[in-house]
This record gives sequence, C-alpha cells and structure tokens, in this order.
Amino acid sequence: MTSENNQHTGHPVTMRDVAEAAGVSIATVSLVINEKKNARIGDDARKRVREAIKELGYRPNALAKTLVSGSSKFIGLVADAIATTPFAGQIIHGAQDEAWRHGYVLLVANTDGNQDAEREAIAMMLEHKVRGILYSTWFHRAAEVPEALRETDFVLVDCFSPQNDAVAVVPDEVQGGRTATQLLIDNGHRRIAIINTTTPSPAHEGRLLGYRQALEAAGIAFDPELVLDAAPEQEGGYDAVDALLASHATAVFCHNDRVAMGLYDGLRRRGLSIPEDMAVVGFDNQEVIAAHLRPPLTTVALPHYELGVKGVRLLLGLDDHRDDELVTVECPPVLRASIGEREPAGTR
Amino acid sequence: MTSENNQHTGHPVTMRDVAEAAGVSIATVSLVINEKKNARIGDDARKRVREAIKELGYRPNALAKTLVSGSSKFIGLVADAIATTPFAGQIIHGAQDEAWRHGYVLLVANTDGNQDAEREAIAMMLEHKVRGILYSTWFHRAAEVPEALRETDFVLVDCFSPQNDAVAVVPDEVQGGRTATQLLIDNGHRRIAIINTTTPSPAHEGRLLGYRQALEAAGIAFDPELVLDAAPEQEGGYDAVDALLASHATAVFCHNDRVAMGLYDGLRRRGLSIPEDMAVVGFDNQEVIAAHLRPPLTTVALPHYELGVKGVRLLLGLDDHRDDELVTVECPPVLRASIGEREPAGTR
DNA sequence: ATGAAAGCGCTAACAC
DNA sequence: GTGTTAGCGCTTTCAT
Repeated sequence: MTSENNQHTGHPVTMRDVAEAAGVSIATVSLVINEKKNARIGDDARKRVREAIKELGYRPNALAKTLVSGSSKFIGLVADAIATTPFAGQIIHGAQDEAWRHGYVLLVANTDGNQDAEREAIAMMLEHKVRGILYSTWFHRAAEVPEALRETDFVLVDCFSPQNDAVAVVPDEVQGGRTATQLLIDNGHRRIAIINTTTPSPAHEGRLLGYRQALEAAGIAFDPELVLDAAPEQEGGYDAVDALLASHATAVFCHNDRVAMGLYDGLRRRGLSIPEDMAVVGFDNQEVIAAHLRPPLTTVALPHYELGVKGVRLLLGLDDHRDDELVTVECPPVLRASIGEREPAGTR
Repeated sequence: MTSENNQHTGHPVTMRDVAEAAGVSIATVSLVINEKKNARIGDDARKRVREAIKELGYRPNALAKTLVSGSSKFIGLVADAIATTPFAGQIIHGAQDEAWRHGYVLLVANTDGNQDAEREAIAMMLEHKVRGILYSTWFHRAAEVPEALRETDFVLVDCFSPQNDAVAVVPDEVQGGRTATQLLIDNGHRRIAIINTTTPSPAHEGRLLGYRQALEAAGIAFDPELVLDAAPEQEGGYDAVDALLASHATAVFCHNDRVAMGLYDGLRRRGLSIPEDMAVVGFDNQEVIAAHLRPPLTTVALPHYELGVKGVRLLLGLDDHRDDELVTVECPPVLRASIGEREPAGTR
C-alpha cells in the first residue's frame, strides 16, 4: 500500500498530494516536515499531515529543496585511483562519514589520473552545485590544481599544490619517520638502517628526515651507510637483504609494509629470524600484509581515514587552519611483534 | 576574469544572465546549450550565446534541470564496507566508469553494515531522486533486501536475496573453482588438494563444486581426504601445511590468496619449494599479495570491477537478464608462476 | 528564427 | 494557526 503511490510506480507523490490528502495547504505541510520552530501548527493538522505522509509514502524532493535554498548538500570527491589500493577507499570512507555527520552526501568520481576525466568530473560537480570539492590522490604527492576547482571551495587531500596556494591536508611523514625510528631506538637498537624508496617524494624525504631527527635526539650519529634504497615493493625488500646484512644493522625501518614483506622473505631464506636477528618496522599499516606476516609487523599507519575526515572539516570551515601551511595529520604507530619484547601485546 | 562572476564569488550566473548578455531570450539560450535538433537558431545568435557563456563562466544548474525533467542523473551505491579491502573500491570503480559512460554520477554511501546507516543512506538517495540504487557487499553473500530499496529500481551487487526476488549480479564461483582446478590438471597434476574455508558461503560451496566438476571432467576420482579446511587468511594457510603434506597432494587450490601466502610461508619453512614440490593456485587476485609472492602466485580473479559495471548496466536496462536467476560474472584465471612450466610467461 | 509563459517541487514572506 | 503567492533555474510548448 505504502509503496503503491510513490515515485517508482506511477505518479510521484508531491507535497501537494500530501496537502490535499491532509486537507491543508502545501505551506503547512512544508512547515511540519521541516519542524519549523516558530510556526505553530495545530496538533490535529500536524497529525493529519504526518499520517498522509505515511499513507502516501511521500519522500521530500531534495533537489527542489536545493533549488530554492540555493545551496546543495553535496560534497564532491575526485580521486585519481579509487581501486588501486585500499588507501583511496579509506579516504572516501573518512570523507563520507564526516560529510554524513553534517548532512552532506558524497559525490564520487574516479579519474584514473586522466586529465579529461578530471575536467569532466569537476564540471559535473560544479553543475550539481556541490558545496565544495575534495581533490585527492592515492599517495602523498604534489599535484597541479585543476583550474576549474577554483570555481568553488576545495581542499586537497593527500596532495598539495606546488605553488602552495591551496588548502591541503597530508600525512605527517616526518613525524611518521621519527616515530618508526623511535620504536627501534626504544628497543635498544643503535645501529638502525633505513630502506628508503629510489625516487624523490614527500614520503622519501619526510621519512628520512624523521629518521635522522630521531637518531639525533637519541644521540646516535647518522651513518650514510645505513641508508639503503630499494623499489618500494616486495621485490625491493627482498633484494635489499644483502646490503642490509653488510651494513651490520640490528634493526631496519622499511619504507613500507610491502618492502618489509620482501625483507622477511629474504631474511628467512638466510635462516635469520625476526626480531631476534633483525628488528623491523614498516610503514603504511597495510592490513592484509602487516597484520598477517610472521611475526606480525610493527608499523606506522598512514592516516587515510583521518585525511578524508579532515578534508571535509576544512572544506566546511569546521576546523581552522593557517593559510600558508599544509595541514598535517599524525601517522600513529601500530605495535605488533617485529621489533622485540618492548612491544605491548596485540595492538592494532 | 572568467571566474570572477561565477557561483563561488558573488552572485551565481544563471541562464538569465547569459540571455541578457547575449541579447536573446532565455529560451534561446536553453536551446543552444542543449543543441536541440529542430530548433533552428540564427548563427549569430548562437555565437553570441556561446560567447556570453564563456565570458560569464556560466555553468548550467543540473539540479534545476533535473527538477523540470523529472529524472535525475544520479545512481546511488550503498556499500557495507568501502575501505576494508580493495574489493569494494573496485566495485565502485567499475560502477562509476559505466555510470559515467551513460551520463550518470555515483552517489556513494558507506554503511559499515549498520542498519540505521543503511536506512538513512537509502532514504537520502531516494530523496535525491536517484535513477536507481546499487546495493553491494564486499564479499559474496546472501543479503536481506532493505524494504526502502523497493521504492526505486535497484540491483544487488556481489550479493543476492535469499528469497530470490531481486536482480543480482555475483561472481561465478563454480566456474572459478573449475578454472583454478583445471589449471592444475593441465599441468599434469592428479592429486590435487583444496584448502577451503571453514564457514559456509557461496564461495565455499561454489568453489568446491567447481573443483569437483573439474576433477570429474578429467576422470579423476574425488577424494575427501584432499579437502582441507582453514581460516581464510594467512594463518589458516600456514597451519594447513601439515595436513596438506600428509595428504600427499602434489598441488593445491587455496580458497584465497591470503591462504596461499600463509601456505608459501609454511612450505618454505619445511624447505619445500613452489612449484617444484607443490603447485599452488590462489583465488581473488589480490594484487598486493599475489603479484609479489615468490614465486608470483597464479590465481583466479574475483571480477569486482566487472560486477560494478554489470550492476549499472542491469540497473539502466542496458543488458537483459532472466528474472528468476542470478546474473553471473566470470572469474578469469591470472597466470603467474606458482604452478609450473605450462604457464605462459608473465600475465597481468 | 526567437520570445513569452507555464510549471517542475519546494520554501519563505506575508496575508488573513 | 493556516493559506496565498512569488520565485529558485531551467525546459518546453505555443505564439509570433
């Protein structure tokens, strides 16, 4: 019955229908629906309206509402790679949760890094009069801001404008590197290697800087011999084993969990065990890997979910920020079992 | 200049503004924008309108358009877990691409499996007059269809209604199981084990059935001793090694790539190598893992992207389907290096 | 070939 | 307390 007269089957139910059914004017219906404070409606009228709504299966038309009020409840999210990793998913998730909390809905578009797709996506969002746009990338990097973005409010998520002329929120790579290294230092290690990526990037530079800061704070001299490079995936970690062993490090900070996974493999083939022969800490906290290696990998998490949340908050003006600097989100440690005894048992 | 007069700064530019600037009526503007066939507009008028649009930085208001036309260009996608795995991301990606192709935009909502969130999400979509809704889950399973869904067109993606009263598209688990097993058979194996999950599910039953079908087709007797159970993750695979070895299998079909990863580990600790001592094939094609194990894992892919695409196509009525059966999408093999020589070099 | 005007579903003054 | 009415930005007859 209820679903007999809705927009799916037959004629869509409008406010006018409800008004007629309830024997009141459409203004009255609007008032009770929006529960306007100072508009006092008779109890019986209110009741009749409520019943009519239920009876007819009426759903307000959000689009019409938007038209008159002038501002929509959409937030656009354009991503360069929704599916490549779980990372983009987490950004979406965070953005969606926070948007939701404030009555907004996410309009999502994937661009695959394609310029045309990007232009189209942004145009479409603009035409839908979004409240603003989140422009996100799946790994932390500099990104040219598409011109059209400037037609509305926007914030960059997990990327930043090289000209530093846009609000952006990114992970705190330096602090992350510091944290990872500190974990190792706290466990008594002094000879700590770092396996970094081969290409420059905020992660590359930031984490290395953090590593150096942590060493310095602990009074450990920086030794360039302990800085290794490797392709940022399993193969790179595997291949780095020889160099790592040659460096006589007792602990290693890997650029990411995938590298750590490859390293585990290489170490094991040489009959070495973790953390006894080598303490290792990763980065990213890529669940599928880190949580299930033997032993489970202690790592530092990339806060993608929080990046999404923060992006929305900045967009809506809920959080303040200084115009001239990047907003930064902390990379928290995730303690598991790859660096030794000082680890609390089972932390996520 | 262009961006001086748009909706961001100051008064939004409307069709009326364009009309005035071009010295024509708003109807004319509408006509040139929509490139109406039979409405013949003077070349100069057309040109003036085009220029005015550019000059003012005019963007059509998609919402107003929707209001009058009655049907929106939104497709809703409600997912139970956007971020848990890359899987949901792929569904979104596929859906988004296909929707885009037909001029539709994705409205995404995450529910975390929470009933209230789900209700709210659907309500919001209904209020935005979506063309229809894709209801998706991150792993293949039966799912109760929320009542509100029936107020609009919808299709279930990666899940299905237990009452079989809804259009649904799911992966072909049986064919997937057959394919995986066949890969092993083709490589000369006769004693093939299967490590299945411990809990019932379409994947559990389907893949086992496929396994049996492949054996039967090859004239290999089914041996219950070769059916092992394990938790569907690395730990399960690792722990299954003893039983696997005891079964004297020469090859094994793992329920998923994570199980295979654990198995690799366990096998290696016993000094066994892949594929020489044991051929293994996985399932899911979880990139981070499968492509980077040593040796790279041959597996069968779960077609999440295609599921998303197909969902949109069914929703829009682009593809036909029989009302009384699930629409099924093929799980293609992904050949790498874990089952032996007969594998073509480096696929995907 | 182009303009006037009605109306999509709704909100918000402003009457009564 | 409740109804009337004027738009919100746009499409679409129907005139001209």
